[in-house]
Amino acid sequence: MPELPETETIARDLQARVRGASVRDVTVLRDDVLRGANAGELAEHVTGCTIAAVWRRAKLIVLDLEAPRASGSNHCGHAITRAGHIVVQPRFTGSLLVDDGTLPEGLADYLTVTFTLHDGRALHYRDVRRLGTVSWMNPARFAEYQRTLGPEPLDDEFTATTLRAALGDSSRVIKAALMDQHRLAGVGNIYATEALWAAQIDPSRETRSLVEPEWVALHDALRRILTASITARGTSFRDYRDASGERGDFVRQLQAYGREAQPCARCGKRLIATHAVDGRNTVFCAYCQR
DNA sequence: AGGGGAACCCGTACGC
DNA sequence: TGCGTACGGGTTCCCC
Repeated sequence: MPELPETETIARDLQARVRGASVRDVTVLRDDVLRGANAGELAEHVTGCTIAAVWRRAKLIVLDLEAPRASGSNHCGHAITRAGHIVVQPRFTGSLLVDDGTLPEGLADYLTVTFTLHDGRALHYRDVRRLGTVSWMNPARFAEYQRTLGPEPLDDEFTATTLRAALGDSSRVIKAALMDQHRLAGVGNIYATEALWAAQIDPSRETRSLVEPEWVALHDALRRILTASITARGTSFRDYRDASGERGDFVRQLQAYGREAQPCARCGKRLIATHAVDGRNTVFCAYCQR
């Protein structure tokens, strides 16, 4: 389940490996993952374009595409450049894989969209359950979409005050507010669970009940955990794979997520799993998270 | 406006 | 064993 650290890992890999490449061909095997363009329109938009950059926003992988040369001019004589973004949302089982002939076996099935590059390599979007999406957005649409997303927790300007401003007035439980992409970008079930454990905050607390030291602790926990997970190349709990098909290592540093019934590393009491907090699987220590 | 619930999709787990 | 069914999980969209 790619959240911020996993998506960041994929985006950095792709930036290193396919930036500057151009798209020779697009093959759509499963068109139900497409948004914003059908198969023909997608091919029309991206064929011949250069991948100018690959980066992350929230849990999205964004490919900036540019036409290398003006493909025409409008009535004022200005060059018309095709430009836009492929925005990939892997959700649970989606992965973006660079295929240069060394891709691990077993990742060749469940391919949905393949971008063949000018040098013969391929960029695949693979998705077993196909709940993930591949969107085409023109610059205006992408800007509009970005405005609906909350702040990035690893930005330099993201302080405890920013966090409180983003979430603080909500009447929902704190765990649900943390995972609301419109309020805060990039945090899902794994990192919300981990940050609340680290900050010793009960996931079922009403968001607006948090006091200043708790906002500071939660902010510090979020940044520390997200950063450490990026260093470990993310958490591979079930399906997540990076752009080379490899797993991430952060699963070994998880303190709460996936550790139900095991002892709390802080107080030794048994960690509890429940669906009662926000309808999602939540693991926490009922003894030392208050 | 903010929040709840259904829909999307299919491998996996479980019951008969 | 084989079949049928319930479930999960993030986001979007609809509705209250």
